[in-house]
Amino acid sequence: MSAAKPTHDVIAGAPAEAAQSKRGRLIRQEDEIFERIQQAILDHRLPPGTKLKEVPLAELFGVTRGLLRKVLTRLAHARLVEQRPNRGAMVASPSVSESRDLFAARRAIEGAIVGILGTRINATQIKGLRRMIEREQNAYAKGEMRAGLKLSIDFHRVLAQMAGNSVLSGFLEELLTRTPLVILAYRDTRATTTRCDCNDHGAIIDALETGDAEEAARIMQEHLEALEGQLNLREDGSTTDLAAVFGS
Amino acid sequence: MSAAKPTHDVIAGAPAEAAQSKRGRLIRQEDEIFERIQQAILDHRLPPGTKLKEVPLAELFGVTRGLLRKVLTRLAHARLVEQRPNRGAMVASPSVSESRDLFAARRAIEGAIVGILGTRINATQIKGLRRMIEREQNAYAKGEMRAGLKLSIDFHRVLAQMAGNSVLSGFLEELLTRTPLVILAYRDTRATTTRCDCNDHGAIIDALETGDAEEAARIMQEHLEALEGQLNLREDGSTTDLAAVFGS
DNA sequence: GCAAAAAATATTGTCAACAATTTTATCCAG
DNA sequence: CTGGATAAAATTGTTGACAATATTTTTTGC
Repeated sequence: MSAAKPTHDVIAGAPAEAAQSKRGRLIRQEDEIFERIQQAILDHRLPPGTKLKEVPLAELFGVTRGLLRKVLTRLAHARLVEQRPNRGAMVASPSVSESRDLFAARRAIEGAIVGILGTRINATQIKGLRRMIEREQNAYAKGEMRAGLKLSIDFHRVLAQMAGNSVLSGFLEELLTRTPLVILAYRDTRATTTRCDCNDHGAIIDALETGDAEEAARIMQEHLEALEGQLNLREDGSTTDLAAVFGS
Repeated sequence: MSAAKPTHDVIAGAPAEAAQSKRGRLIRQEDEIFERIQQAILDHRLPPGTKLKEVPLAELFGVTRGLLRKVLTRLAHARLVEQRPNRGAMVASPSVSESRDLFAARRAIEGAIVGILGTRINATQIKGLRRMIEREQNAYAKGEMRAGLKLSIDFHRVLAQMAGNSVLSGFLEELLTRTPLVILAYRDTRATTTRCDCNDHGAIIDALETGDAEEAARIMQEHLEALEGQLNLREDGSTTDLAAVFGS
């Protein structure tokens, strides 16, 4: 069974609670399923291309097919899932150009976020961010990759929230969730790890502390370029040269 | 009837074609309804707060309630519509802080777009943009406000497409559609018109033509600040001081 | 045995009836 | 009249049965 239905094992965690009141809690249930699938993607547990069948997933979460269907539609709108008519939903597989665009968009948005923060961040916030980086480094040092990854993403997310622009942080939230799909699809097989450089995070805070927003934005953009550089985004799948793949 | 069901008259245009093939065209039908409502918002025909009842709208478009419901959900995800449980959908009413964030996000994203364009725009594209500006000016000169407005939005949209970043242009698409809602909600009652300054558009192209991406981005940001400045975004509805409103 | 056709199965898409909730209208006491 | 309870209507939310399509398996002709 474990081998036959891998998707079931992958999207693990506590079972979705049955609705208590007859209505009203149900939208929370919908949100919970959405977030659990989203979290599975963030945790690199759901690779691109994974088929998401309605009946098995609905049974797994203990909801009707109609509700699950709604969740899939929402995930599709967030571009975490691709829905093709009559052929169901699968975890999105970003193309090379999409992936490049995604990183360029992150540079633009996170650059702006850091620029905003340069003028409004306070000592308490800086202290909190430093604590986060410390925990992140500890996690990686202890080999707890999943925890480190989560903290690393949280660093970017918290920066956005501190900037106080709900529109930009909403956009970034989407991009942060899509990033793992890009990494899984295009990670360089030779590289041991594909993740944020903690030192960059520290350097960004250093720049923010001195009030140098320009410098902080510059480091953030270089930081994202470094992450993108760890990937193999050279050629698109559609243009793969089969002759080259099989020698001669 | 016209007075009793204003929403029906507002979302006008050709009736939705009945599906020809049994399936497949149906998703196009869904898209068509989505776009018609979106267009109505872009044209300032659907003001914030307008109630969108499912049965009347479904009949208007000649589709089932279930299909229309799906469209409303999609519109809600694009933040053009607000859905509250058991209370239906209405055209979104952006708050003051949301509106400010929206403009700040536009400055960040369109600044980045123009920055990208500075390095890759060609003579043909510049020629096309100049033609657009000319038509825009003509429309406003002739008093054809709706046509001018459309061309003005198209200018920003086309710039984004020329930059060739699908993620950024997708985000901007959402922001462009939400902008009319902000304008309708917060336009200064004393102002005669609330719209883009065509001259700014021309100045942006001038800067792009000389290859000065920095300057073009600066003008774009000032351009958006000027548009935001035409609005009355001083206080939030939730903090409206009733005592001040009624004198003493 | 193999490829194409056909049947069987599995999966997604749609709809109409029903349930739950909110909104509006009615009624009645004070 | 007014305010509040009650009933009626309108509106949204859900579900399960069925239709349409895609996928897999079996059959058939060579």
